Amino acid sequence: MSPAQQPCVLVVEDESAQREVLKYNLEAEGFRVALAENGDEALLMVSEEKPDLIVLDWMLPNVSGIEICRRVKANPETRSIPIIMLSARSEETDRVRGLETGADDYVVKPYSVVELMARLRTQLRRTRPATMGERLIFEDIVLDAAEHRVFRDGQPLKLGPTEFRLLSTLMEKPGRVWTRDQLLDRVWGRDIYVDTRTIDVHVGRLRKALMVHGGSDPVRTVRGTGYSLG
Amino acid sequence: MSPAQQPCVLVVEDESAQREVLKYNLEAEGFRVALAENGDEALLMVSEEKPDLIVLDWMLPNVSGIEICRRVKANPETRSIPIIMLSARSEETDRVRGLETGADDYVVKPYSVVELMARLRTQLRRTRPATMGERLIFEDIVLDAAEHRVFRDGQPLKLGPTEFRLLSTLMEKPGRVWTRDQLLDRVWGRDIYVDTRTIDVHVGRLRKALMVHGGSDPVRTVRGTGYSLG
DNA sequence: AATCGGTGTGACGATCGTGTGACACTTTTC
DNA sequence: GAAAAGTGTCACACGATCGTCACACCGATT
Repeated sequence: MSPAQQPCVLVVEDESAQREVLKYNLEAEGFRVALAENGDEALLMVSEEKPDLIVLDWMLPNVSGIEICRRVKANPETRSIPIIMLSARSEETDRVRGLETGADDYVVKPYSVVELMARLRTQLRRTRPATMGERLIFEDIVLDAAEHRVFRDGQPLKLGPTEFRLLSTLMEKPGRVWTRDQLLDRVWGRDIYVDTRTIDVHVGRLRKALMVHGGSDPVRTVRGTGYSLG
Repeated sequence: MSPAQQPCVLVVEDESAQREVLKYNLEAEGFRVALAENGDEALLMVSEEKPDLIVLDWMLPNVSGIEICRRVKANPETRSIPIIMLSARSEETDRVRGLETGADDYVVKPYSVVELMARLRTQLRRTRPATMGERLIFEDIVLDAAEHRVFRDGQPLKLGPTEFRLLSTLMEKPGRVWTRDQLLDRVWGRDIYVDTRTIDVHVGRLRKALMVHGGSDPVRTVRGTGYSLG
């Protein structure tokens, strides 16, 4: 979880408008964003995506924000993930309770986006001293997220949008095996229904694009499961 | 109306009510505002946001305002940023001490908003045209923000206001890909609703304007995402 | 009133990207 | 070995996206 190159922020918020605002701003700041709209989804995403930071709404249907916070902090594997609580309440008691359950910071709605980003960076800096690199590197492949560019051995490559997102996901955690379902989530989107075979085609296209100037195939097929880089 | 070249003011204040007041007034005056509520955040924001001016509260938890002032003025890279100190104390000794540490001006609380804004503008006028080089350069394109003019290969170009802001945004970070939403924010303004397709038209006009005297197209279309320079 | 520069919008054609099915091929299972 | 399951690759048709044009609108200027 630490060798990840691009910071991933999990936003847990039940109100869709709020979610979109956060997503937009976070992406504009160069973060990768995962969304969850209730407690169950949140816990699932935490174990699946291993985000670098969680922005957590206090009020949630079913499992409350506090409960999620407690569980994340109770699990040794996720304990170190910083949590920023969002709350409409400004009562001091709530703030204390929020921090008591293990939240690392506490922001009151309506919040200033600038302020939230600053606190977010502060938390990330605590756990991720490495530069928030928009640049992913695997062997001789360099992917610049901000510039939407990919080089191999110094030579620029031409990728379509989907191929770019696919490579971007694979490079995020080199060596990690991604199932087809996970790739569908990441590259295509949660609610899009597409045949999983489509992935194979795009992996093929990505491979071809990566090897136009020669070089070996960096994509590994894991039979029965999915794909990984290296 | 949030133009690209808006001056950015960093407000360092630990009391949230005061922060909001300043933020509100500064934004109403057309400034971009960054907030920090303690010394550490402040120093972080200074290096990250490179504000054009700092409004600094005297009393801060942990690192005091004076200390921040001293550090900003000690760093050659940030030395030229004007600092306006806010303080509840009116003692002459404090004023002297404040100015001694390098603050450019000193305002006593409770202050008049009008007065503060006036002093702020004075400071900005003093440093802006000189220091902050409002001259953006990309390859053979030169954009002079102060003169509101654009040259390519030494020849002056005729751009409309929107095209100018668009180019100005693109030149701010050459190579970076701007999504249409981001461009709408920077060039048109957060609350204005215009069709995203409108951007395409203006990009087209900008391209034509940039190529009237020949030369290649410096604007890169990133399909599915947006545009970038180079 | 008339003109003019600047702007937003709809329409249209052209291009690019994408999903799917079919088929060959490889690997596993029986 | 044969069957089954998983994967690589190809061509094609559909849809999304983009560049461009013409036109209407609006405010400023004369």
